[in-house]
Amino acid sequence: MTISTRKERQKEELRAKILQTAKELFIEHGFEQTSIRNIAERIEYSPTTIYLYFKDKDDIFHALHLEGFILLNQYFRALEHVSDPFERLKAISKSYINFAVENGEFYDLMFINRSPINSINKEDAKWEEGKRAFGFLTGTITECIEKGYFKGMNSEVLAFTVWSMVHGVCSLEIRNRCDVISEENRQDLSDKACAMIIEIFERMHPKAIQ
Amino acid sequence: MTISTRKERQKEELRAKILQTAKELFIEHGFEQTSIRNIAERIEYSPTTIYLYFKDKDDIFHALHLEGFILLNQYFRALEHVSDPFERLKAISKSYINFAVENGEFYDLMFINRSPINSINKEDAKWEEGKRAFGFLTGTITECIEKGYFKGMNSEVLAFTVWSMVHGVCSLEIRNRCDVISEENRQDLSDKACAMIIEIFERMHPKAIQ
DNA sequence: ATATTTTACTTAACGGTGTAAAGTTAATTA
DNA sequence: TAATTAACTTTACACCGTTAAGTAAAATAT
Repeated sequence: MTISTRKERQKEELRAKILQTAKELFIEHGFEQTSIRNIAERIEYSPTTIYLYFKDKDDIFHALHLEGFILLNQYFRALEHVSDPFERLKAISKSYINFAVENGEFYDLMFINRSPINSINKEDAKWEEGKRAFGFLTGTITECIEKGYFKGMNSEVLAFTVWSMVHGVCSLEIRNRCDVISEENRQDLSDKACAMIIEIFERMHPKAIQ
Repeated sequence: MTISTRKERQKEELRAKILQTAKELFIEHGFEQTSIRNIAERIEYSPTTIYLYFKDKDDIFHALHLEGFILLNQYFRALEHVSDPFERLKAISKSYINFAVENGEFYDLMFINRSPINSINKEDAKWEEGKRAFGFLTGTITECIEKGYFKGMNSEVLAFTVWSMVHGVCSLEIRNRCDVISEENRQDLSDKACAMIIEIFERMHPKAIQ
């Protein structure tokens, strides 16, 4: 019994080590430079050993993808105590962009890169953490609507649109499409866009304008 | 004279053929499946011949990237006659999303894929068409502000934010991140989000609300 | 008219990728 | 003690982008 549990533990440890190494390479050098062979070399196993622990490369990045969503939900959990839904909505927007700025490679993997999505379609993988994050936004917007904000709007479509707004900012930054912006505004562009998005929220309910 | 001009013409023709073939493969099978070797096979030349016409793979996709921007500007040119800037802004948003839906692979190349950007940084390539497209948006927003819309906002930052909004919608769709949305709303999600964005514009200036 | 150079292209090769099949060695079970 | 299983490696396949060296024909120079 103790031997077989030790073996199981060791298997689990190697799996974790592969994932940890993939994560390191990935954060240091990005997705493209993280190859099965690179990972294998760093953990001092042959490349094919990795296939005993993960179905394929997409499977590895799907696991990291999940880690990313768990991390994002940690960012969000800190906002659960914000009782006013409109304030929470603004806080979510800021926090989302912060997450992207602070975890660029993760963000790319979660919302831009195609690799982890291949894996989801393959093996109907649990997408729970992703739904939780989006649910937090949708729920907040539903509460906003109940309080009289965004009158008559569909909460899910609005949630998607709000997500699109912040995702747009993050992905244009991460994928380097901001060269058209003047040098002056390119400095801290994400922050400026974030402030602009919040300003848009505020202007949408007329009574809030002083 | 006639011989050398013919030769020049033939060189130009082969360059165009490479580009045309790359475009076909790229639209049919996407970026990943479009390799130098695939292109070469289809035009019945050796792979290395392509390097006599293009610096590298990024260079080919940078050329297609430019084609994409020319096409986008054609979409936009049709809106130049819309005299009211606020109407034009709404039309630009619709048109931008239409462009993305109708030219998915091009859109991906222009605003998501990293390949063409590598090439821009390498050889400070002319980015004129990209600037023209963004300039059209910025100009329209500047006119809006002059007419009393979006009072007190910075036109360039607002232009970037509007771009982020529509880009967010398009890129989440193209990169398949919309599974979290309920089946009901996932149908024509881009259209719904586009309508929502326009609704947001309208709610931003209080007097327009009936 | 012959020799040289240039042009346009190809062959071969390097170093990299993901991944599958077959082989090996040691531990476990029969 | 023999058969089986587990864990891992070696080898190999089919790709990829790209470079260096080679070739044959055309253009130019002598």
